[in-house]
Amino acid sequence: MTLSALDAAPIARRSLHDEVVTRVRDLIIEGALAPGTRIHEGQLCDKLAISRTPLREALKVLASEGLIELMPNRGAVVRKPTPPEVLDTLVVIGALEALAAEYACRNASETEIAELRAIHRRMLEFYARRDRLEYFKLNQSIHNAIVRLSGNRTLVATHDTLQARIKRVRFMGNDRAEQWQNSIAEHEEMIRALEARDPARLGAALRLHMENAWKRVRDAL
Amino acid sequence: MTLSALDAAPIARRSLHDEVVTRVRDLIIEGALAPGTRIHEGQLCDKLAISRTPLREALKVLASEGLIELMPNRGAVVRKPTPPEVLDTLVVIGALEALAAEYACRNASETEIAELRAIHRRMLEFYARRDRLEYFKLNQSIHNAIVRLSGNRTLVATHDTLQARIKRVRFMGNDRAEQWQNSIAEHEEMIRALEARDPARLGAALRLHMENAWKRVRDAL
DNA sequence: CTCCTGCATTCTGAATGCAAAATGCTTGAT
DNA sequence: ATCAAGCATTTTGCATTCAGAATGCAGGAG
Repeated sequence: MTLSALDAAPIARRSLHDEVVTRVRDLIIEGALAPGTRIHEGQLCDKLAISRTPLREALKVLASEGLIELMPNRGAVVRKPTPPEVLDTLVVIGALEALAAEYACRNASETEIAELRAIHRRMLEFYARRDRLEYFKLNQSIHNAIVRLSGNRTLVATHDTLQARIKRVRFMGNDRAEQWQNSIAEHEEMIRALEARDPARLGAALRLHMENAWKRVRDAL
Repeated sequence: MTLSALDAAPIARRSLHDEVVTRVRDLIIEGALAPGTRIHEGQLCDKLAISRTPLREALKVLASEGLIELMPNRGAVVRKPTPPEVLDTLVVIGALEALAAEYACRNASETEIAELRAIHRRMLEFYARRDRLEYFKLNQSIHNAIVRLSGNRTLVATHDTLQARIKRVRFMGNDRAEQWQNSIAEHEEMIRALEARDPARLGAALRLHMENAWKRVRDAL
């Protein structure tokens, strides 16, 4: 057996700071580190069992992602998006998803669209059970899936970054029952538009969904 | 004299890593650090007269901006965007500028629009003198100005990041005379559309401009 | 009693040190 | 002569250390 024959995947070696970035990012998105929380380097280092160097590297990255704010000589604070900032971000996300919609309608395979419909159905189940967290996750994953169907990696990355910034706020805002129901109706329309491969209709649905997302979130701020 | 009376501006204290980020970013965008260049930490530290810690922090940030690539245990390399990546980025930038156009047409004051027209005129002067670098800078600043007129800070930041990634490539691509001329015609149309406050027309002009930017750049890759 | 000043403590920013990984060179075997 | 293995050097990754800034507290003046 030749060596070139076996296709051994390269051993994934994640550097510490990279691991820390994702870990802390998740802590922020999940809300374990709430907005406004002061991040003590020493404490976090102890919890993660690492030295300050990789943590500080990670904090710089998270700051450039807009998740935390660095105050010179005074440490880092988990960023709490202001209402206009949330609106601005939603507007951009809406435009990005509308762009993705055009490409998705063109590029997506029937299988991929079917998978989206499947996610939607699973989401409805969680809605029936009033499982807000799982519902929310699937909700987000539908939007992500549409963006991924565009096949545009830059678009995906940009969308992910922006979404991360306001994920928490959106989750908090989605707590009233009728809002929840409206959101589902909008999703239904999105899927239909995609199944019809009608980019204008899908784009419109996505933009409307974003506008309504703002209305739903606004009050919670 | 009371203390509250004098309005002393707070002393701007930039941390070292922050300074380094902008410095190295500029080096990359200006081309002093060409794509593919291996970044030796030691050498760069000597040049900037700093220790490795702030430089390494800066490199992490630049990697998250997509300007360099970190290879675990093997250092950093200035990223050279692949052709599909450039196209993807241009597509997203086009969508963002089209979005900005809508808001700019609504929000921009007459003064601001006049300033844009002034930049355009200055750009034409550099064109007449065949000063490619200064022409290019003003060209970019028109796009930036339109995006800023949207009043959407998230949009501005996102646009800036994406633009930085392909600035160099775009500059390199804009070297043939007829391309140059076409680009100017498209800019003329953009300004007219803004003066007419016609978002659809401006958006279309921007998208067309991006499509053509791709055609102009494509051959240079 | 209140408020300001000065000092001790704590925390951040940056430099240095150390271990592990990668690179390059030399040497030796075929 | 060619190629590979082993060693020396370089470079990266992370921990530790040191210096400077901010915070909090105590003591003293008004």
